Amino acid sequence: MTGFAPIRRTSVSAAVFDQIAAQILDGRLAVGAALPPERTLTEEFGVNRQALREALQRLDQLGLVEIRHGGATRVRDYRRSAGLDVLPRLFLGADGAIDPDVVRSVLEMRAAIGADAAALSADRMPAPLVEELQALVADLAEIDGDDVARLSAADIHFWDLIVDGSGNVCYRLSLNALRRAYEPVEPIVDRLMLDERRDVAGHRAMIAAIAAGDAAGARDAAVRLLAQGQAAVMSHFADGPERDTEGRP
Amino acid sequence: MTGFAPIRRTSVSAAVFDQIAAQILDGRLAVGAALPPERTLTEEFGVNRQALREALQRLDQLGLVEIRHGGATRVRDYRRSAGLDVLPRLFLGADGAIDPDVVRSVLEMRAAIGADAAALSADRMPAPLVEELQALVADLAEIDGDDVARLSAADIHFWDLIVDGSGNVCYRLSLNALRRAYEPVEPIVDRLMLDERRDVAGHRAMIAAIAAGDAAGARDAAVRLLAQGQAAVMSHFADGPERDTEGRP
DNA sequence: TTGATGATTTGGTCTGACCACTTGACCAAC
DNA sequence: GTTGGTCAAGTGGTCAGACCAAATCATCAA
Repeated sequence: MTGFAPIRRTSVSAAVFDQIAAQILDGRLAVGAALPPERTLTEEFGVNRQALREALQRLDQLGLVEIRHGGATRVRDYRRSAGLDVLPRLFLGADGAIDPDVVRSVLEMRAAIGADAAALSADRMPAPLVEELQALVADLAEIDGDDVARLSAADIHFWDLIVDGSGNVCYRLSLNALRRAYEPVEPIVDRLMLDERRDVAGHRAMIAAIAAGDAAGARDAAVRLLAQGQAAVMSHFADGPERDTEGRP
Repeated sequence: MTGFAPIRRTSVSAAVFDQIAAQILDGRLAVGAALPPERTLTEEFGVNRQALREALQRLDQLGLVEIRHGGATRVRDYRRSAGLDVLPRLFLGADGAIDPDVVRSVLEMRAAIGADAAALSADRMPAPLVEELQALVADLAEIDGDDVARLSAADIHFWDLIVDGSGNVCYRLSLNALRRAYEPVEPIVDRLMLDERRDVAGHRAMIAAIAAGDAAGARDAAVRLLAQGQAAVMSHFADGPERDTEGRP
């Protein structure tokens, strides 16, 4: 905790990608519109065609544009063609403010998947994972209630075990995507989630139900646990947009 | 309906992408392993470096490899780094058989998200969408029960409206990803889902609850509706792997 | 042991050329 | 008027070879 942050190296093609993606996601580039030819974009950005093409390939991979050999590259409707991977770029609107609707969406999905994963874990989680889970919560009780970093790490570990134990690869991949979506607002969220993460009793209840093979009980416990952070974060973002991503005031 | 299918043109970079992705997803390339240098891969594949790099960029975008300037390109643990976008490539294992675990996972997630989206729609869906939904189900009753294509189209439209009405962008994007996952097994699934899709009463019950603002009722109706296809598909894949992706036997 | 140095390896960018596909205008045959 | 053929222009796809920039590692000095 030195207060330093990793240097952000940004390659040329990544910079091009960012600019085009931003224009598509905030609507400056309309759906169906044709991008200028590659050779023209090359001049506009002042980059090489190879770097430009790498950016376009990534945009295509993400579902933001459609590249057609011989035809124009067109903007797709990301709401119909993109996957969860675009989420991190949806948090911040054109004005740099955090979009509360996106925050709410992420929290709702977190709750839905977390609850179902907990229920499935009650049926399927192998014994070794259950033991690891119990050990983890024993450690959780020892963590200083203000140690944001350790609580965050424990939380990540906890849900990794739950999702792995559910045996559902979709939930596993969704969790990855949702976590990457958090990143832009991580400092705020880590603070707001404190109460949920240090709720030892809530975690214990969930594990007990899972260990007992009680799917309904595990689901209820998960719902209660996840509702805490959801309420805390939503009450924070409901009032108005948020720009601060730094430490406490 | 002439029975013809579009010609599948495949670019060089896409072919390279497919080969590497397949090796990573079925474990032939171990997690953490370093890929050969680009110039070496260039020779192995017999392609140009630009084409190769475009493929690597897409793999990086997907979370399958990590590219580091100056260092080696390494295989990442897709179960921790990838999003739902890899799903279509997970259906088929190395031997070409469909993985029942992946099928089950997709169906479970479909049920979880579908149910929650229905519940949210009961609270949030704007009136025009509700009307469109009612009109859609009226049409559904007119469709020939054996018209697979029209029933499939109606089903897509139906859930598009539900998810749009839920106002949850995560669900919207997840639905896109899940649908793309279906594609490799679409012919089979379309047949197995017939009973669910032509269950007019089930659809009506769900819409009625949504129109009445009854979130719990909408959730229950959605659960019942989605359980039908889930049961049908799982009973088909539970017995053994499936290779046939063509028409009925 | 520690830290600095420099050669080597590897990914990143650039230039310019040519290939392959799509599009649209135009024309010929029916 | 419709159909199909032809051609030129526009656009994405691939190729070749060169050089730049970051990471790595062996080496050596303090």
